[in-house]
Amino acid sequence: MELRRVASYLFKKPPLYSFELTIRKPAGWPWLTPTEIYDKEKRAIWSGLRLNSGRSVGLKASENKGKLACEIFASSKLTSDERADLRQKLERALGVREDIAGFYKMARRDKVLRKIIRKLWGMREGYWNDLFSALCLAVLLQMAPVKRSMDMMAALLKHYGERLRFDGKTIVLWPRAERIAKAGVAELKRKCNMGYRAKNLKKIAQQIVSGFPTLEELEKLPPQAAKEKLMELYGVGEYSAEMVSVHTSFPLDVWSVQIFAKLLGVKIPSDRDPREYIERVKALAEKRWGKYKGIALVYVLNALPELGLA
DNA sequence: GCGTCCAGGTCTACC
DNA sequence: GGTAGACCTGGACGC
Repeated sequence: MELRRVASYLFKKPPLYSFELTIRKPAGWPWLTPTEIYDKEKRAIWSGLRLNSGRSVGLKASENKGKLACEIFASSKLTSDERADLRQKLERALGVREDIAGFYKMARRDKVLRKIIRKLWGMREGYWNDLFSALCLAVLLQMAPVKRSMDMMAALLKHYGERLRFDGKTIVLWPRAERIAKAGVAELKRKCNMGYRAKNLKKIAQQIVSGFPTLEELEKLPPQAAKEKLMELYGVGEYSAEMVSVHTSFPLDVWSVQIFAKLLGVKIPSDRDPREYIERVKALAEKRWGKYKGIALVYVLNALPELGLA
């Protein structure tokens, strides 16, 4: 069924804001779902969101004359609760309330960051909107080369994703937890080549379905409590919990710890496991970038060629 | 062609 | 509480 336009939101473009860099980051990771469609000429993106009510909506976001316009497509009119939820999710996804001025003030004095902020001028983090979607990505990134992670994601969306047709486009959202909770582990493994991750993702889905805080509820908890709550999910360790959390964090894996070790002057001998250095590198990042460490991580990982680390 | 290693983690058994 | 080993799969590499 083709969804129809049911609402629109207009946000004033804040100072120091790049729409394109926020929704299409140079490193290539998707904004909300891997299947979203971007039209560079029209400065518009077709994507989608899942509301806390359980309803999914199509989203066309575009930039025009100093405004950020969001058109919403759904099967029927939104309730007032859904409209309020949506406004919050759009603000979060577009990063319009992020403290970028404070970050730039600090970055101008930082030897590493000052090299890259000009290139990425106005890029915002743009947080997750849906917990299970973020967890799907986190699980599929575990212990696999990037190509394999991408293949697993494509298969998961193809077989279990939620298809939305609107405004002449079709996009696919990450699967609903309910759908994965009901799927068989063998079937998940076979269709998506997920290996041992199939069992983990199904268990996570079952835990979510049986009652788990939303991202908004996790945001209200202290950062450490939110992280511990996420780590109650089977197959979610420290790295995945930090990656998914909406609190400022600095998730390092075996790949990124090597990048930040180089930038922060930590030598990792070739005969040592880089994972052993994660805590040390995290502590250095905390000391150096403090409350801006999360956005610093996003900037660095989107500027590896400029830093000579690609 | 075949065997081995290991990758953008996490859990569990064992000490 | 600390840590080695197992977990899926497939590409890279050595032989």
